[in-house]
Amino acid sequence: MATKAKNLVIVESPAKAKTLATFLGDDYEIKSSFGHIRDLPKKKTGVDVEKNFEPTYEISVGKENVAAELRKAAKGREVWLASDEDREGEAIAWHVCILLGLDPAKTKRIVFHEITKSAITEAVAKPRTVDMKLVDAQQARRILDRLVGYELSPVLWKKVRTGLSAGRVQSVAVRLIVEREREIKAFKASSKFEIVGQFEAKGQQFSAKLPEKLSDQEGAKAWLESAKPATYKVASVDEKPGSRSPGAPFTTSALQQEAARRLGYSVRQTMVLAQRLYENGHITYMRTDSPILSDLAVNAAKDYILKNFGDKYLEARQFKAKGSSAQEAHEAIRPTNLNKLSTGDDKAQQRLYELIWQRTLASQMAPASVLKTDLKVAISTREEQLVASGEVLTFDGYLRVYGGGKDDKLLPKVAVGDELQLVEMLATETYDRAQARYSEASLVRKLEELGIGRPSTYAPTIGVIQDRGYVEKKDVEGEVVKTAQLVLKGGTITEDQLDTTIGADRSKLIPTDLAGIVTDFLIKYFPPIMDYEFTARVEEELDDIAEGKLKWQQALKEFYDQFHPLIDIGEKASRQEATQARELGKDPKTGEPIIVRFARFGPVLQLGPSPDPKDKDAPKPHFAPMPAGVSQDEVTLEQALPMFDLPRTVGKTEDGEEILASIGRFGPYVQVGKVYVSLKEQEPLTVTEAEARVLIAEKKKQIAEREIADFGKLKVLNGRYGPYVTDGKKNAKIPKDTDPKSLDEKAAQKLLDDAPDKPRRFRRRTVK
DNA sequence: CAGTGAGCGAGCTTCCGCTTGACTT
Repeated sequence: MATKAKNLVIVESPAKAKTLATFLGDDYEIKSSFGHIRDLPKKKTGVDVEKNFEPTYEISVGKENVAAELRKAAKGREVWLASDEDREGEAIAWHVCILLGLDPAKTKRIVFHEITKSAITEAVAKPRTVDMKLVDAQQARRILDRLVGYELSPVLWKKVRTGLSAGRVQSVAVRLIVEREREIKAFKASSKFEIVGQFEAKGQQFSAKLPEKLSDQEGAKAWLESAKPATYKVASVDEKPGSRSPGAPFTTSALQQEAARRLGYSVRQTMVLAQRLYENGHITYMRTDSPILSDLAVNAAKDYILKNFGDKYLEARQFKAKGSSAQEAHEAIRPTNLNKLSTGDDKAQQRLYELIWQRTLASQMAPASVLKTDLKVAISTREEQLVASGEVLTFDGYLRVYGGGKDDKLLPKVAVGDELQLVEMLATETYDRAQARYSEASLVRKLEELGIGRPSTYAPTIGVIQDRGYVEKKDVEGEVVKTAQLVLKGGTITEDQLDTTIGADRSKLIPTDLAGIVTDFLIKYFPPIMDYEFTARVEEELDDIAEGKLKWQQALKEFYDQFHPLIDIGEKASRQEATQARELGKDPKTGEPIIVRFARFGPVLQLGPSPDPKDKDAPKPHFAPMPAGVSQDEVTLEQALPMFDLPRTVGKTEDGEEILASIGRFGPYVQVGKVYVSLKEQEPLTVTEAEARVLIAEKKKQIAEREIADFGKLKVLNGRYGPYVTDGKKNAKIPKDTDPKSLDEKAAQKLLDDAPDKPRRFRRRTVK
């Protein structure tokens, strides 16, 4: 064992500690703080607003061991604080000082942006001390977020539903999604007719279209009629060169977008894979807002490009960070060794690594050159001209490594005045598209653009807004519409009907009714928090604090004096208003009002007024489920009335048992005794006895096949993941080497006892 | 991702930003 090192260097990440150890000698021991080690308490606000916003910090939950280790390692050592050079990193350095009982004004603080021998020796040669102004900016940020989150959320618990949350970042993220969905709903898809001519020249076919679409079918037909006797000539041919440049090296959000687009990874998946690559030393740090490459990396890219592609392909350049909120404590995400073309523990990691490799190398390569051709076609019977455009890649440049370029679109080599043969002329009805819904990755891009959130929080934020029930990631079916197509061919016009799907969407973020209700409530009562510019203004103030132009307590006071009175006002709002209770009309039978409102489990229909809680004898209202696929703000009296007939008696089974149909938490179903079958094709109000009998019989057959053994309370069943034991509450998997049929009750019980108690879910749902 | 089908009465819930962890579905 070597003698105890004289110095202790503390960094944020254990992977960084490992790399650093290879550069610093035996005089230095390197330890990691694993990010923040102290924070405001979890159970209470921990900020004394009366006492100038004095915070109370505690060792973060789960960090007790880290804190103890750091204390032990620091004894009798010179401590060097080497956390990241940004607001959070500076605060970590300060918290470490406090934890270790060191004086922040005297303890050595060093920073480096890249882990190289020279960067490290340079840093060690001239240490500074903790910058308290930067620390104060972090404290202001932390306390503001705490006050907003912990004062706002309880208002939602009282007014809308328990367990909800609101915050500077998540509430704006939800707002973006809610507003986009409303724009899409309000969008009226209108159709127009697009004219496209298919021509032939020099043995090659190409298409040319009319720049202006026609507004209706009559117009389209008249247009084609007028083109019947026409001849076609080349009116002009324009060739001009163009170029396309490579994108910047990856920041976190750019990596998330490209991995989603090219590899189909979720934002979370991308981060997990990148983390592994980072821990194994294959890539630089994956949470960064900077597209800047170190000199080392630029030189490595230059060498690689020269050696493998030649100097025609080289164009070294540096990119600038987008947005003013970038802190640039790290460099761009890049391979640590560009000569390694592929690496990673599995296929998924390899594909992500290769994407990063390609993007990094491409960023230092020459633009691609293209030759664009614009060809105009004159029509003898009309004034307008049809337009065709071609594009041919003349030099691949960076596209050689970072593909995704368009395919060449070739036009025949024709000259002005050349005759063109019409193959056919199409007039096709097309629909305008509404704005695109947000995907995980495009939401991250929007948040980054607004300066809201940080690289380390993008993925978790997307998780939180789903966990809270504000947003669901799903496919949208779209609707099939009939579109018309007119075809002029061989001098005659024919009419076709095509089936076209419009409004379909895959794997997009869709807001729930809850999201709309919470967003409307927050916008009405807490407009500053929901303002897209809010974070930008906060950032400016934090910069002022960091530069010593503003005291952090002063900044917080100004914010809080404006914010806190809003809480008092919001508290006075009625639940009726907050949950957007709405009277749809009166029940024709009883004359009682029918109300839709947002209850504990979502939107619900109510017949009769809510009773006064003090009046114990008041009649209770009737409740009914919402019709499937209808949202709270759309539902009508006509849709609501039949729902009160649920559960409906459909008929009887062959054995005389009653069949019921209704809508539950998981959608429409039919039921006989304890057997439930979800309805997919039919509706609970119209499903027939015969249909229900078939469904029930199928389900019963499935249940019978599912049952391997029945010990009364314990059952051995065949599930989708193989055989398992259940007591109705808890399930236990049966090991592969055990024949499920051979289990007796005792063995089954043992399996169940041995199984872990709570099936730990990665992501918890708020719905209990 | 196994089955599930209620309707504001306990307890508790919540923020954003740093960092990884442990094994279960």
